[in-house]
Amino acid sequence: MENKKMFKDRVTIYEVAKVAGFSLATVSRVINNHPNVTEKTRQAVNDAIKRLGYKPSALAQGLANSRSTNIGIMIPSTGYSYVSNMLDGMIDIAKIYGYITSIFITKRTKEDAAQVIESLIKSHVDGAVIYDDELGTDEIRSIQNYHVPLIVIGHDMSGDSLGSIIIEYKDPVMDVVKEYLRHGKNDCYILDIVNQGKMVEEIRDGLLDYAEANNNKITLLRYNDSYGIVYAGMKEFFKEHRGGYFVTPRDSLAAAVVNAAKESGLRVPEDVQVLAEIGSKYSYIMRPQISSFSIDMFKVGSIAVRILTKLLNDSSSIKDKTFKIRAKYNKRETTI
Amino acid sequence: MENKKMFKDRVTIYEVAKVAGFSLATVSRVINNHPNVTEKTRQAVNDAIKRLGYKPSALAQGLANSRSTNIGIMIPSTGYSYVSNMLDGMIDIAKIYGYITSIFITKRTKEDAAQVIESLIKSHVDGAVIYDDELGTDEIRSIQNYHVPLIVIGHDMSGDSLGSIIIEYKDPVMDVVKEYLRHGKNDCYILDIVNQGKMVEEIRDGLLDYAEANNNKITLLRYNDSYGIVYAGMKEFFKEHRGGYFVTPRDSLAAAVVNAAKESGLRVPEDVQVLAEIGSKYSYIMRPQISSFSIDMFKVGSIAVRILTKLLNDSSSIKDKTFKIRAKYNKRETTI
DNA sequence: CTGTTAGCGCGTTCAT
DNA sequence: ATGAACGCGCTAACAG
Repeated sequence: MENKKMFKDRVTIYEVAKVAGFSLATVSRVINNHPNVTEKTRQAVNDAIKRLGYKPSALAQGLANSRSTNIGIMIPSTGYSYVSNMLDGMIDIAKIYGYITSIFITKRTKEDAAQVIESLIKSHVDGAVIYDDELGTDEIRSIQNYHVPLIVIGHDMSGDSLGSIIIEYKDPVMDVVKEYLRHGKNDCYILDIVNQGKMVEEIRDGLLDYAEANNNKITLLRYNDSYGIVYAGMKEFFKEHRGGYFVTPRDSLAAAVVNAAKESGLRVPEDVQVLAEIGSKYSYIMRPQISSFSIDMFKVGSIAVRILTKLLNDSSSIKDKTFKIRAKYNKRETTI
Repeated sequence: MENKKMFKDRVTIYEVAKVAGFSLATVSRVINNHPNVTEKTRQAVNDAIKRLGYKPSALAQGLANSRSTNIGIMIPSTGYSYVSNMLDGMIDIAKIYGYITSIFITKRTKEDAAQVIESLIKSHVDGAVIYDDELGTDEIRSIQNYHVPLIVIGHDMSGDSLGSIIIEYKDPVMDVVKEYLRHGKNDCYILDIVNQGKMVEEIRDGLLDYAEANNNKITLLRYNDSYGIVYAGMKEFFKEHRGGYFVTPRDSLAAAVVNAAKESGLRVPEDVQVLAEIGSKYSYIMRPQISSFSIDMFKVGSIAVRILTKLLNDSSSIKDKTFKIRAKYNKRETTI
């Protein structure tokens, strides 16, 4: 009948004070390692704390000093390994600096973005890092209205308490493809996978523009984002077309092309060449190994959070709130 | 000089009340959709809220109702896709139920575990789900002392506000290996990778026991957890040994064995057979495709959170706080 | 239907 | 060195 208050039993600073025989102010002092506390009383208080199993409430602490020691992380919901690598890097560093990380997943719709931002603000994070291809700069600015220091990954933005990490992917990829195209080739195919985000789309558009300007022909192959679908589609494709130069967003999709090609009696890379924009473990585990680009996303994540913590503390002494990192090309066995 | 208070400008419920011309109690009512508010005043208040861009502070709300609408997620730091799949599942469902998710990463040491539990408690989460092979039941009980409802994944525990998800992996794997062993085979090798967690170790020990009891011989091959290391090691291994039945923890490691075997002039599965305990995308992308076991970890994650939210609300009307899920065997091309 | 008031748990002056 | 009192932003009785 009275099971409503049954859980109301968090040990508070008051009880510690009572047990220790001091006022809560003193307890607060020892918790926060303030000076002006006798070693003796410090002992007594620590004793009581241990005995009661007292843990200060981050909620109350946060309310009292307007700092939640919480940072928000906004990322899209995708099982891609590069995203989770980045996430790992962020959480790792955040932990080192004493921050809890709250994750905010964004679907790829505007309505959802608004809702996520809403809960980001409400959650009272001290700062946030955003990796979301789909988010517009206006949305990001809107977060800034609430004075939440931000690190944006992938957008080239800057501002008062706004840092950014720029990932140079487009140029390296385009360079390699252009090199192929330059000999007047017309058998270049881009796997135009739905919902891969702005970065991949920009590469596609850049390549298309280049081809038009240089009288090359590039064909788009539209598929949903699934190994199985691409694999089946390419098997079909290779019944008609017996070669080509294929550019795919990620290497697992490149693997689909490679497998389909080989099982259609084609040789890789002699007949069909395959280039993956975003490489991961698949690239070197597959046979033949896949030529691809890569970036240490764990590092990107950790740098993002490191800059953010600087913004949160000595926001003045920051040399550079912007960091650039360039994709590295790993030529392997699927291209000549 | 006065840049200390520069950020003290969060719009509060007081200002909304003032602007709207009502008391803060009324504002609170419309925020929480309480009845007993004239449609007219509700409009006025909502107006003010919109105009000021007011977002209630989850911190203050949490403090006031002793509910943070935050759930903690404890997972080990590994880039394994099955962990991040599970994480995705958890975050997804949490979001649907209106919970923010705070991630707590555990290294594989006891000291770290204590520290993580510490910050879990401090962070004032309403509940938590734990997936950590390394954590002992005593540690988990210690969390319960703070009345934090818990879902444990992988341990078979139960208690007042403690649910669990049991992953049946050991038996299915052992069944398959035993089937191989039964014909008196003595060329079975287990890749004994460091730090794979209790589950994998239990399978190893179970197999070892079985072999001893049945006069089979099983050889342990100890490697660090890296595709490259295992690949190199197996290349060396196959110079001496020209066959065998290999059991690996994960399929990317199985791929290492397969690659090494084939590049040593051995046939898979005729000469060397490979079985991966934990399968992922690699299993069907690789050629030959890898025989492995799998579990829908996204589902595991979502079920975990779903049960947790039930625990948090109508903790009485719960049919079952335990859920079992069994690994499925996918026989593919690396075993006969 | 709306306003007043007392906490939620803790940090922080300001006295002592 | 220590304590009293107020404030952080909001919710929940209790009045009116």
